[in-house]
This record gives sequence, structure tokens and C-alpha cells, in this order.
Amino acid sequence: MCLHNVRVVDDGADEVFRALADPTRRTLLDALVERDGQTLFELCTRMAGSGIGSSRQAISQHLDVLAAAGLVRVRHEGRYRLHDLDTTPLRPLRERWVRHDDRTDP
Amino acid sequence: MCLHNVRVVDDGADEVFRALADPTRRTLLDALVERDGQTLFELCTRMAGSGIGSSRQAISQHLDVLAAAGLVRVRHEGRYRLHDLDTTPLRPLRERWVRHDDRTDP
DNA sequence: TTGACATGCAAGCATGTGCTTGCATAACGT
DNA sequence: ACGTTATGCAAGCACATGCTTGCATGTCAA
Repeated sequence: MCLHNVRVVDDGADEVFRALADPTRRTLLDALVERDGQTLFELCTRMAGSGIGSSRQAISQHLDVLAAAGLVRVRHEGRYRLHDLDTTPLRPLRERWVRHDDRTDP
Repeated sequence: MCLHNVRVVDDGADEVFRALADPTRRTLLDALVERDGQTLFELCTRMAGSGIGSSRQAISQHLDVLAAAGLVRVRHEGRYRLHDLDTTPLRPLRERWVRHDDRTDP
């Protein structure tokens, strides 16, 4: 719990935090939390509807970053690339920086 | 809950996420979660002990970013600059991207 | 007051990052 | 087979970012 194993704690979380640093990627996670198995084109359409004017390639690269962080699982079905959300990398993130006084509500 | 108010949800959270994107800043939060009121020099010493070889100016700038995100409150006492942790901006962050199946343990 | 200590401020630099551009690949329908 | 649809790949560019450098400011002890 001391500061010596900070790097151990942070190890692996770096990719997750950096993946969450972009608003477009966060919006992609918002879209994926509603329904799994969405296509790249499907996500592009939703992004365009959310006021995010990113191109297909840009969104594809964002999804690659999310996949590298373990937040999105990619599976292929025919010519479609389907994306599933995986929130398990977020769990240690939620438990971090929790003060003793505001752990859980009584 | 639809995708239309995504920007509203994300509004204000952008600075927080970008502040958390840096490993040095996360380590600073780790140091501050243990004790409030730590000095810049004190934090520099702890960072050096954690294998982070950042200069004083670098750490000062990191603390500025954390303060701009609302994660750190800065107060002055004499010639010392004391830092307090504020975890309230993290609360909406923890509740985001929570699946219906893993809300809270039974 | 003087010197040491703790911090503030700003410009410059090297790297990282998001995005675009252009073309290649692969699967599906007809 | 052929064209369309959905996606993959890679180079290049504009900008953001973290860090350094150098000096200025302010506070405290003697």
C-alpha cells in the first residue's frame, strides 16, 4: 500500500487510461455499452449522429486502441467486424483513489 | 440514456480523463490519497523514490493539470504550496460504462 | 538585511497522437 | 465473373504534450 509498488499497480492500466483519454473513444464505449456486436459502419453512423465528424479510418483506429487496451473485443463474421465491450479492465480503475471516508454508501 | 446526450455526459469529464492519462499524474494521485497537504518538494521526493525521475518543474506542471481537472486543490501556506486530493470528479467516472449484469455484487 | 529555501513563470524542443489520403484486400449478391 | 460493400493497411501531416532550461519572485531564519 506504500508508494513502492505504484508501478506494479499502474502496470497494464496505462493503456486503459490512455485509451480513455480521447472523447471519441469514450463515446464509442458509450455506444457499445448499450449493445454488443456492432459493426464498424454501424458505429460510424452513430458517431456521425452524435456530432462526432470522424471518418471511418479514424474510428477504426480508435477501436484498435480500445482493443489494444482490452476494452473492446473484436470478432469477425463474414465481411463484418463486430465489436464487443469488455469492462473488466475498468474494475481496478474504479477501486483506485478511493478515500477511506467515501468507500461505499452506508 | 440514448446516444444524443453523450456530449453532455462527457462534458467536463474530458479534463479529468486527460489528466489521468499520464502515469506520473496517476502516481501523484496515489501519493495524495494517503495524506493531504503534501508539499511540492515532498511530492518530488516521493516521486523520485518511486522510480519517476521527473524534475520539480515537470511535477509542478503535472499538479497544475490535476488542479485544472479539479482532482487536486492547491492552497498556500507561507512559502509552501500544499496539495489536497479531491476525488469527487472521479465519481461519475466510476458509474460510467457499467453493464447491467455487473452493477453491484449480490 | 542577507542568504538560503520553496516556488512561479515562460519560451523552446522532441516526441506522441489523431487524422487524413490513397490504395489494397476480402466477402457478398446478381 | 463482376461490381458493390465492408474493411485493412501504411505513409504523411498538423497539432498537442511532456519536459527542459533559465531566470524571476517570494518567504523564512540568522
